[in-house]
Amino acid sequence: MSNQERLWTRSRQAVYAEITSVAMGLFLEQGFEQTTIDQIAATAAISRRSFFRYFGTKEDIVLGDLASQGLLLRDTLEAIPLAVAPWEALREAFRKVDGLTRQRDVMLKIAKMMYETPSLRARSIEKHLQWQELLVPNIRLRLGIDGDDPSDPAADAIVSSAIACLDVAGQLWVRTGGTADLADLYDRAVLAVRTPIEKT
Amino acid sequence: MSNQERLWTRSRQAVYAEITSVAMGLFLEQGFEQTTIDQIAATAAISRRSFFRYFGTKEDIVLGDLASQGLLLRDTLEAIPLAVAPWEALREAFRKVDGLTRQRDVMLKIAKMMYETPSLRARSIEKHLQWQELLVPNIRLRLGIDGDDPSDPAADAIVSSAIACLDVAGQLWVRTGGTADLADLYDRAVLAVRTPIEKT
DNA sequence: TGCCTCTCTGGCACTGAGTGCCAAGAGGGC
DNA sequence: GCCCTCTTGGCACTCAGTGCCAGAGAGGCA
Repeated sequence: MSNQERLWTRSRQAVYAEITSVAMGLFLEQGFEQTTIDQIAATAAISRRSFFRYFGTKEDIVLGDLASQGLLLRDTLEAIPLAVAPWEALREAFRKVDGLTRQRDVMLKIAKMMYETPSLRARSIEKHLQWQELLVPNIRLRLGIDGDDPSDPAADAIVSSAIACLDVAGQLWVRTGGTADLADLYDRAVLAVRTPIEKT
Repeated sequence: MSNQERLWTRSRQAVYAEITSVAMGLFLEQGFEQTTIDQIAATAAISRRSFFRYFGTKEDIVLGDLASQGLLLRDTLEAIPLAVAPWEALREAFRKVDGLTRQRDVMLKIAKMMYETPSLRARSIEKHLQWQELLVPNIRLRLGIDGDDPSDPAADAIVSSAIACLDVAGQLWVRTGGTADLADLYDRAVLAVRTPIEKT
């Protein structure tokens, strides 16, 4: 049974990869909104109906990585000793996951597309909210908050702000055409948020 | 001409209000996604086509306020002396705008719907991003950042984090069934984000 | 080899959102 | 009365997304 399953998932993943590859090509070539699902299906040589068996939405093609990145982020964060303070731990986790990214020029194009396409932007933020749910439990531990007190905003606030900083950094990174360093932008964003002295 | 315009806009605003009222009733009664535009149009006694002349999207009915609230927020913020530090100024602006809200029980239902409906959630975050654009210039002034240096993430980071805190507070406010105090939740969220001592 | 079953696939038809186009109507100015 | 303008409704269309069903292919079993 496990052997079968491996075969199934393997071919299934192959189709995933094929669709993603084909669709990304079309997106970068002619724009996200200008590309229809029929077009993707035709180019990938599958039926329109089958497309929807692999991706629920056109946006999911672009943002599929974000979901898995979230899981990776959580695992990375949970591997960091609890003695490390929340912001430090988050910073470290972000850096490690970001370090895995290859081909920054392609990434830049995709990021640019994401920031410029409203529906993609919205969905990407939704994914970031899912990150929040994944990361909050660990931050609660670091803060020493008792299990299920839902009225304490601390952990949510920290994670949410950290992701907001990441988003701001990403935005600026795109705006500068990939010139600036993403990690550096993130650090400066966090610094600005957390510095007590605000005005001379 | 100005008299005409007033009449036009007045009747136009009347239709806006009518559609909004009717639609909100349907949303709260049978759910957002379960309500179709045809239904809204029929109930409001206008044609489907005319509906789209007033609202670009079904979501815009619910989130129409957020756009105007953003403008109000900007004006409120700009009325606060520049000597006031960013976080303090934002806090004050949020409180003033929030104070105008009537009927917290209705607000709670709407907020609940917004957090539970994915498409609404996504759009509401988009609106919050627009707030960001509105508020950042003023925060830049408070930080003393020179006009058009786009590579400084400070102002964006602060505004983005503040809105994130507001969002977290709102989320918890809904989760507690409106029991907790929104302003208090916000303060605690900001405190958690900005406190240097993170772990005992 | 033939049969059974399970899954993947494609095709069809449908709903619902959103848009472009055009003709008809309401209201004000002359 | 007529003209101009803005609004309205209706029609037809594209595109996203879903439900349903029939057929193809692969593996298990006698």
